[in-house]
Amino acid sequence: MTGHSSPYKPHNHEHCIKEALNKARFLCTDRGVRLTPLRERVLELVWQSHCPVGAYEILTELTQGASKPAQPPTVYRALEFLQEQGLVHRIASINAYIGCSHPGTRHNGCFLICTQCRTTIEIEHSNIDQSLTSCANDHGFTINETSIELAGLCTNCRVS
Amino acid sequence: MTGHSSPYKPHNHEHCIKEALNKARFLCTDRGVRLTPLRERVLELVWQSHCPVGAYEILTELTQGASKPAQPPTVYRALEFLQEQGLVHRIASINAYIGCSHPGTRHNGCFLICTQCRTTIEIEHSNIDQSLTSCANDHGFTINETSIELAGLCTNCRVS
DNA sequence: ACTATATTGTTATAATATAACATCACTACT
DNA sequence: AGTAGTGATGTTATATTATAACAATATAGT
Repeated sequence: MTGHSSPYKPHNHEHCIKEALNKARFLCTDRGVRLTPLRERVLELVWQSHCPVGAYEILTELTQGASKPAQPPTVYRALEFLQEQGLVHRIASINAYIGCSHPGTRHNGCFLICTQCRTTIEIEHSNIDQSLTSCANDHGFTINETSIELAGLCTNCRVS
Repeated sequence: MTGHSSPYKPHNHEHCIKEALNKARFLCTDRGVRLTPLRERVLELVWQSHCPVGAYEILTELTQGASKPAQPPTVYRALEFLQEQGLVHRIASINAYIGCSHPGTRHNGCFLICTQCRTTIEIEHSNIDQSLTSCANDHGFTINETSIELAGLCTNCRVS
């Protein structure tokens, strides 16, 4: 029941969050790593929307309702874990983090970032990957990690 | 006389620098923008090698031999100008800057960043661009800027 | 020469991220 | 159950990257 509705259309976002958390729990159990309450909470906060969020935004939200303010390492460590598990991606061009929309396989993603509404989607890119690998090979280069971030206007924000 | 020898092979790097500066002077004159001594100096420092350099490295080098230490805005403003003119690219994934290897046309580049020796080359990517544009179009997305950064091992550093 | 604009200098601070060590919690072993 | 070892989190401090805001200077066009 993976109802992948488009982030660009109105949808029951609670469902996105729940699905992301469920997948995360399953994957972590499967891998024998610990999705602690803190890590799960951070993942939930990352999934609050389909827009990348900054580490310090997460920090602020984490602090809401807590007796003491959370500290940066708390968030960064959780994000590091989530990235290692392929549950969250970092968007380097805007120093922000976004939930992975198809976790389960380790990958780096290719992101379409709307500069107006900030909605960001992760797209499949087998042919992009092929082009990249082939170009890299032409230069004797072996790719380990990719950062592919495309900024522009999403289908809602571009004036037709 | 554009002798584009590979950054991976031994080469007369002074020539790279000179060529970059000459092209920059030409382009700026042509466009009626001012490549001031400061901006030229920063461009020269960026071109010290084929590795991306951090803004604060440039700052340090700029300070060498100066009576007073240069300040961050000095460097960032010069870099901003150089980026606007397509003479320098920012590598977001490592917060660093590199000279554009084929200035003259505005573009965003596609970078192969060696994680071992840090040598970074900018590759042509018409087919990558095509793949990206096509993928983006499938989602109704209009690309304005791209950030394509591939980390891995260059031909010299990969063990064969 | 005079004015408008662009550039650079200067001071301060914002925003992002990590180092280092202390404490706590869980796991596995006996 | 007790305990050592590891992993996770708390805490304090600081590093790194980048920009805001305003002052001073230089340049170009009239």
